[in-house]
Amino acid sequence: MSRRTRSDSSLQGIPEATIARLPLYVRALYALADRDIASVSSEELAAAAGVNSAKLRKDLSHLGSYGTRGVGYDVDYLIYQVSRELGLTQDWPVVIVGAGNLGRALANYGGFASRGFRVAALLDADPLVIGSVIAGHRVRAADEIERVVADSRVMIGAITVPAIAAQGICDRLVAAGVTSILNFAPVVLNVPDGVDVRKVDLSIELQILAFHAQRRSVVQVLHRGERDAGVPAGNGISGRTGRALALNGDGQVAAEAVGT
Amino acid sequence: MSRRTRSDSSLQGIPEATIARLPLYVRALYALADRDIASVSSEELAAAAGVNSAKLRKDLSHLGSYGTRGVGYDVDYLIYQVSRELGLTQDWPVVIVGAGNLGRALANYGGFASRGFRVAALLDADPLVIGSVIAGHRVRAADEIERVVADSRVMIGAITVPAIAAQGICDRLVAAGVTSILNFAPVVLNVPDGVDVRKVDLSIELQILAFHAQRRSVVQVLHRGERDAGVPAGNGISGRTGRALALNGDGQVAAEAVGT
DNA sequence: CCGACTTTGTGCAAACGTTCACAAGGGCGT
DNA sequence: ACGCCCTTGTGAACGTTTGCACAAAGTCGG
Repeated sequence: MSRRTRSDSSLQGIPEATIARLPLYVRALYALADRDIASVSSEELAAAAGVNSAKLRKDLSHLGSYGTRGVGYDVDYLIYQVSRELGLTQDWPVVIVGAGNLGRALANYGGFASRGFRVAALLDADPLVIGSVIAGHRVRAADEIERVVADSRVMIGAITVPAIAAQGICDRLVAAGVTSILNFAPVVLNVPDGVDVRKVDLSIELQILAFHAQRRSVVQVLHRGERDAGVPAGNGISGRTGRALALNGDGQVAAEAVGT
Repeated sequence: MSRRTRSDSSLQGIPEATIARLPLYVRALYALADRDIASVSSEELAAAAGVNSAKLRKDLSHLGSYGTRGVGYDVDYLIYQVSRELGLTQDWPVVIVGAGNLGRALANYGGFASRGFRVAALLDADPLVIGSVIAGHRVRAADEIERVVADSRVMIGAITVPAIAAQGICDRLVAAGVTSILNFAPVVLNVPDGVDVRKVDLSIELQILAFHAQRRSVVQVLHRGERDAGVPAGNGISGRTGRALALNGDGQVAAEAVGT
């Protein structure tokens, strides 16, 4: 036993999938707390977070035994425990590089300040933008990256610059000592070991949506086709899938023709 | 065999994980095409996309056999095949509800128009914003959701309104016939079966980063602690983890004291 | 104080995803 | 035409994640 007070499981090995869901639980818990709900069952909390209750219980069990059998979880207590596990009980200064639309959105983002994150500085390379005030922050020159990181003990950087500039900014952030990077630019960043990069990509999410939407159309059309004995209908669901049909009716052969 | 011209694998069952990576490959392929590279090996493409080459090959194998052994993949041909699979060869009108910072960022997003997505309309509820022009679109009233969806055959909606308003907008989009929703608001949306929701959450990504950053700090501090024979050092790495230490040195007991 | 009821925490099996390692297959030099 | 060499496509092993189903453990009414 010795000095291992921490719940054993938490130091080594909370599954990545679990970690990705913890923020969901924190948010759902805060919503409950706002409604003055003091206690919640795994079933209710799971519903509020949009997951399955067995998964929720298993996730929480990785942090420790914070529930009471027959009763549920104490909302405030669980908020504290999950927040602590995520590191939200401490203060995280973040530097945002790129004061374009996304950088501004981020600086103005409400969930930002409310969970321990604080905008240490908002930087940009454009002389026209430098000096203007956005979300209460005077935009500073991108040249000041190193100074800002050092002065404010920044450990997290958000990159919201155009794709072409992202790797350069990333290199400077890393050189200045930033070890966690949130990348909004649509490029794959190269970083040394020990630096953690997560990316948020609007375009990728849209493309995934498009895939499923297309698949729904195709399936509908195929069902219709089977019923109609194999002749692809010229007009699927109210005309929306016109081009999809042209491509998917015999995609393979069309592809061969185009590609080779 | 009959009428199953499509590559067998593609109609039912491309793994979700594969689909999530296809946009990455498309992007990397376009970057290669821009540099006039006509052919690429799985090793090179994997490096460009930031994945392992075996994974890339397996992913592509789900779409069909589009490579040439001993040579690699034809860049243009592969772009076409992957794009078609994702549904990017057709036109996707998107309605953006919420013309705040995020909505504007989205409307201005370059990767938006370039991959078959088109802003059908940009809506907002604020009378001060309605009528202004953003990214070439005159902002229209949020009341017009139904009309816009019907007139432009919109199948994808992006929700960039405050959390409190998101569910209402979502309901109206769904009622109007939208079946794919990209949600930027930090809430869990309730939708009927058959509607596909994806969420992008800046705050969640930050929290995951914070978790890993904290874990790095804690590990460092613990190593230091072991070396120093068990007494938690008052100051971990250059003072940055002051509060983390207070919490993690004996987190369990501190938690009990606070929580109950 | 006890027994019925509720809900947590978890062993287990199935589904899913990743990685290795190599056979199959195609180009290219001779 | 042949054989070498290179790279794809994939079977098989491994690891991770999910979900079921239930024992363990607590509350609460009588």
